[in-house]
Amino acid sequence: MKDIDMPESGGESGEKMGYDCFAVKQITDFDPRHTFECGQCFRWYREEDGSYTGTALGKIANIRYDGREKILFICCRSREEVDTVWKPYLDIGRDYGALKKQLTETDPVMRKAVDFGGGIHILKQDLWETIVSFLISQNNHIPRIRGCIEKLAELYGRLIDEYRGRQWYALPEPHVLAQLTEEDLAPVRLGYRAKYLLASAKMVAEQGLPENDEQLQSLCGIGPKVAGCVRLFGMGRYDAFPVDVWVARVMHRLYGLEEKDRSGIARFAGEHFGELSGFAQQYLFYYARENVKV
DNA sequence: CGGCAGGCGGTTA
DNA sequence: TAACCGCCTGCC
Repeated sequence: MKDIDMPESGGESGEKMGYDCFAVKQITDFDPRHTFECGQCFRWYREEDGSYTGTALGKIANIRYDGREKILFICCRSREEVDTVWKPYLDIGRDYGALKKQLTETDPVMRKAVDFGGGIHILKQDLWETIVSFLISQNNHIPRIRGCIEKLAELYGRLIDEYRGRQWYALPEPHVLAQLTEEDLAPVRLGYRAKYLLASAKMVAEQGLPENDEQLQSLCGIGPKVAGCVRLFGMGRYDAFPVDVWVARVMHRLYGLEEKDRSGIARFAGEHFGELSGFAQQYLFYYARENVKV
């Protein structure tokens, strides 16, 4: 039985299942804004009511959180989809309160970062989607990354469904991309990344998905930073600490580390944050991004 | 116009 | 292995 029942308007003929909103109760330490805008994903869009609509894992949802009532509202196909897709994707099962306590107890810098972005959850994303997304993200701006990903999905991805007046497409599978040419990708405006994407898609189509850092970095266009993001967001490797310009900047300003020495920063993180490095990275990144003058 | 952005690959020493 | 440089593109 649904806790909340809000059938979408325009219920069609009834041959297809509609979208309903489902309540997930007793949720704390979560904020969709923090989670969807901390830089880990590119396909979620803020609505006027503060909810987020987006797609992942071949599904579509609208997600809203009522902090006063501690209720998470997920609009999607079914209650089963909430349980099997969205709760795992949103990492609902993890005790973020305990994790934040551990990170902040003896670290005033983390205290400030967590006070700012304490509603971040690290999404359990699809491995191939994270590879494509972060390969495209290199040396690029967020709005353009989002545009490239949407265009790529729209042109070569499978139509998932129509939801709230919009057609949503999945990112193309490796074997689909592997058959394309740079010319095919020209409308996506990937620039020099198109070559990287095609080469990596071919490699994955032939050899299967990478399973560790070495295999990741053997793909064309994937170096230490992108591999770190893929391990963290797509492989559940929470000890990863990808160092980009923002993280390097904040680690310099707040921990006094040498900004140019990215491997040194990563090493410090491993010693300082240990198995929680990935969570620390997200709190710090979001804090740095949203407070440019930290 | 040059500078630059959520890096990487390739070339040098 | 560290230091450079060029790179598509779009925005400032």
